[in-house]
Amino acid sequence: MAYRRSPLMEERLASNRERILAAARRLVAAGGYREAQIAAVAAEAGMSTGMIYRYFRSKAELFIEVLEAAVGHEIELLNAIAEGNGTARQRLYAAVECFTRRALTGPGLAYAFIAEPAEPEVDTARIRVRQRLGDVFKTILRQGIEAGEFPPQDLDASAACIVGAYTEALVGPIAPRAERVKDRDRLTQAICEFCVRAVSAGGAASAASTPAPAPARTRRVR
Amino acid sequence: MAYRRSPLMEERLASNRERILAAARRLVAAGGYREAQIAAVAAEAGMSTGMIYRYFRSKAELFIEVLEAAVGHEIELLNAIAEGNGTARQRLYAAVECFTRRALTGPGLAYAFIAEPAEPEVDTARIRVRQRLGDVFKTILRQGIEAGEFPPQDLDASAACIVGAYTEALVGPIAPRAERVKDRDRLTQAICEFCVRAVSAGGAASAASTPAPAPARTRRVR
DNA sequence: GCAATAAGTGAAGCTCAATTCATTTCTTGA
DNA sequence: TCAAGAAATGAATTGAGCTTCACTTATTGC
Repeated sequence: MAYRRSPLMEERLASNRERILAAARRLVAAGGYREAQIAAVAAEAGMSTGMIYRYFRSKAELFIEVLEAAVGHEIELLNAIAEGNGTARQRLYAAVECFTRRALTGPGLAYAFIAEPAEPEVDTARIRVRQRLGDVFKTILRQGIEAGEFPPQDLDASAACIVGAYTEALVGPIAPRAERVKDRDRLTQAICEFCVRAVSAGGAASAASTPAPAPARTRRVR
Repeated sequence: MAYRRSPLMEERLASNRERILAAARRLVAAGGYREAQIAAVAAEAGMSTGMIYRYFRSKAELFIEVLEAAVGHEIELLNAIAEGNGTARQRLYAAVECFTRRALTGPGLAYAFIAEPAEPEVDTARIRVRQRLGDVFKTILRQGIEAGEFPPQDLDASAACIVGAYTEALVGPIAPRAERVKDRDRLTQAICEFCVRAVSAGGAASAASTPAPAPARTRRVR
């Protein structure tokens, strides 16, 4: 026999893998999934297209890994907040703020990913990942309800609504306009307050606690 | 000369156009944008692929029209509610309920569209359309704030958050599970209550009205 | 330096769908 | 019934990327 991977080589291989992941992440951050073709990733990483396939079985597999790493990191941060101290309300505010602020600031962030179309496999991964984001909020909500800070509510629904709310506000029609720091702060604050109010007891106990008000229906909706 | 469109012919042409739109809508409702290739639309409409291009310049143009028609219809319904009577709170509840219920029930609905990936042009159209959905809620919110029912808040952000919240709750990980009518009702109610609470004054005036609590941060978030 | 084996290359191949267009079929008015 | 023109057809073309693979270059142990 005349070849066995030296530790040095081993290292180089690992670093290649990292370079590919980093290049892919950079491209997605810069131009979205659509811009991140294999050829482009290869160019960005300074290697050939064939090389990519030595490290990843397919494009989908590569991007699922990028997605999970990026969101995994966010989730760690959120979990640290969820498990920190303060009231549930404060932790919820802080968690939404953390995600929002990072999404508006950082370039390498998950949010482009969380909202952007891709092929079926990546899409599936995105749903999973959003669910994991929701789980963090479920934890906070559960504690808040137990502590009597929040009224009883459907945890799954509320968590999904929170994730949906800030995602839409971030990637939707508003965000692009919010370029100045001042605007970003205002937007962040608005989103956080929305989310905190959304899970807290309403002021006047009217429609919010009425099961089926169905009041304003001027004509029958077919 | 030996050919001029008879009224009958004119009618047939128009009906062809409708058939194409209807077929496209059905396919999207059934299997999402991805399943709705031109060949499939043609088959569903009972005509050849070439025919489609006699009526629509491109696939994108066809689907933008489908999207705008579908959402346009929803917006009409929402507007009727927004302009109806009842408190702002009641109308908001009713509007969210209307959209949610229809999305969970109807097969021909916009929501598959509101969340699904497509080519860039359709994507752009989707953002516009979401904005128009948000506008309906902005109207209700503005009136509610003027009437003192809701606390002052960023209209754009709140509207976007509402749209995001129910969309996520509908297309996200929850919806597929909510198949029984009972579940659907419960989900609808949870979403509506979330949205109403979200724009209403919070019970205890703590974090929700504190500008920057930043309390639960256990360690510096890099 | 050399044989053995692995890493790396990138042009060619393949797949999938949108789009086109030469051909066929239908409509119209005389 | 016929000629002129429009509508309809669907097989062939095109284009965009992902993926492969025959080949080149590098590394390792002797």
